[in-house]
Amino acid sequence: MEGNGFTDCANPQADFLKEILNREGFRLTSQRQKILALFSGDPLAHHLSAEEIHQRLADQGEKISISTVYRALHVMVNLGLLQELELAEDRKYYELLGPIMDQHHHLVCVHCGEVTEFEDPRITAVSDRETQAWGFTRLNAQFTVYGICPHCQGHLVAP
Amino acid sequence: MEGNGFTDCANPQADFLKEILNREGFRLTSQRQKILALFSGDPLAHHLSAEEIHQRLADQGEKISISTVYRALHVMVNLGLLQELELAEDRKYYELLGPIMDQHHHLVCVHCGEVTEFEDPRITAVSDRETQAWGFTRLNAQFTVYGICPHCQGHLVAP
DNA sequence: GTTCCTGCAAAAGTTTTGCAAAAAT
DNA sequence: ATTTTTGCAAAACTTTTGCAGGAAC
Repeated sequence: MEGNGFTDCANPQADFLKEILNREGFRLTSQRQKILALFSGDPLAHHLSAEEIHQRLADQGEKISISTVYRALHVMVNLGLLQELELAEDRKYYELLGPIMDQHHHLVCVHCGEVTEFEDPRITAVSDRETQAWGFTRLNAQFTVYGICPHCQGHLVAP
Repeated sequence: MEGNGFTDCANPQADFLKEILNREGFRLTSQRQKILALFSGDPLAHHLSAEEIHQRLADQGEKISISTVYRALHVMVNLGLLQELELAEDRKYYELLGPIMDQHHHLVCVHCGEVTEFEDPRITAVSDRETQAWGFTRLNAQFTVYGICPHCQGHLVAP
């Protein structure tokens, strides 16, 4: 395969990823970089499914097999770089998770699928309280509210 | 098929279910009764997947096809009798949802899968606030906290 | 009698896996 | 040089669907 110019050029994001991967015995590959770049590159790409990732990469000419996408997502979830979301549909979605990124939650329109993010310190307070009350070690929490967005309310007519 | 003795005997639970189903043009069948009875009968059966329902019914000699289980679950979710949960694994889980049952949330041990329920009025307060803030019609909300239960913490050893 | 429901088997959709070749350490 | 990773195709799994016979209204 011809050089992809990724692993050799000085790239702070790549160095960061490489360090995290190597620390746990994983390796930095161009595929893993490209997948992570999708999340950090496009502010509109907050929530992506495996298939969407595969499609977007294909659209920009990167031919990565779908199994590699799944395997990369698992690795990044285990490393704490991504979080797995169950937003509604059958498939799983992933989003960037970082020490930088505040914990946030989701408001989903069940009609058009639009996803809005929000934060509220009470959610963290409740998860802390419950995990402590039951003696759990807390890992993470997901809060998803389902409803119908203002735009879709206008389009729904009573039968 | 021989009589199953279900639809004919006076049965308050069946009458209740029949009324709810008929109101929307659905019919009371012995399969739907048996599935709902699983949830209300066994206090330990709070969270069941389609496959678990199918298996439990098979264990007690009731041969219901898996497609019927899925179709019945969809009907009951649409009628507001059951709620669909995304607890962690690949499959979906279902639990009784009633005007009686308070809104509650889940604390899941990612190691052994144990599910604990809890309530907190702050969760409802936050969902109300966010749906109103964004102009959404609120349908429902799911809050799931993941962690490691006290029992499993003792069994985990550092590698 | 009409309409809805069930069971079966087949299909669809997402996710996982075995294995040889390729890439990263 | 060693160990991990990729791509491919096939498999596994959950969930859905078409259709003919059966059950509920």
